[in-house]
Amino acid sequence: MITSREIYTLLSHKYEDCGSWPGSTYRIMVSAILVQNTTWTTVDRVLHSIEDQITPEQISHIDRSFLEETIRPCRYCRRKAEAIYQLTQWYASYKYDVNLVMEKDLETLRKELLALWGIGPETADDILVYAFHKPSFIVDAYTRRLLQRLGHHFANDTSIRRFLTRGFTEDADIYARYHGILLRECIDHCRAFPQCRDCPLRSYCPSAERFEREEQLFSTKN
DNA sequence: AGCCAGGGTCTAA
DNA sequence: TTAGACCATGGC
Repeated sequence: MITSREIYTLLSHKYEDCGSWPGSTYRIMVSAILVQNTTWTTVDRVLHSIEDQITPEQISHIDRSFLEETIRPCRYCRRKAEAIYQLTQWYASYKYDVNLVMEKDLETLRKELLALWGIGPETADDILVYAFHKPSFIVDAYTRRLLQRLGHHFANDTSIRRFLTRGFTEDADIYARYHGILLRECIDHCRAFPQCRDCPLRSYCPSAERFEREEQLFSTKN
């Protein structure tokens, strides 16, 4: 069975420039909400249309229905607008100061973020890692799918996190990069994964029959 | 045309 | 505690 180290090394060699999330701290926070179950191109287009208004000061005073209409293409506009307001209020309790947030420990921050309505585990971890450089490993649908395709089975995301972080030091930049290359690999190759010629993980994939069985297993339980 | 995006919340059992 | 409905849009 391939180890996490091997996965990282093989993919890291292929993708040099993954693991960064451009934009201001606050823009990253807002994007993390907007991208829920949505494509990145849509999020980018929407944010670009209100580029100069993406500051916590402006968003907290912006008209709610205007915000909803603006982010409508990102789906779930009412929910996401509410989540953005909540997150902005939370940030206000730190005076919109990145350093004040970063002074706090990871577990405390994660609990605070999860307590906000509309922010779940993945969004919280996105924000922790990419906005505040806290080492909280992100597990998303792509991560689960990739491991599934490699023939690994886990009961829950905590187990996945344990497996992937084994052998790594707790480092936000490494976690960000690891998540970035997994994402990239999945977007580029996931659909044709076992057959893909230039996939570095190709030799670790289970046989075609086994793959199809697991693919069905995965789709039935989402 | 129909499928599906980097989720999260709420409810029923 | 968990499965499943629901939210709710546009690109391909």
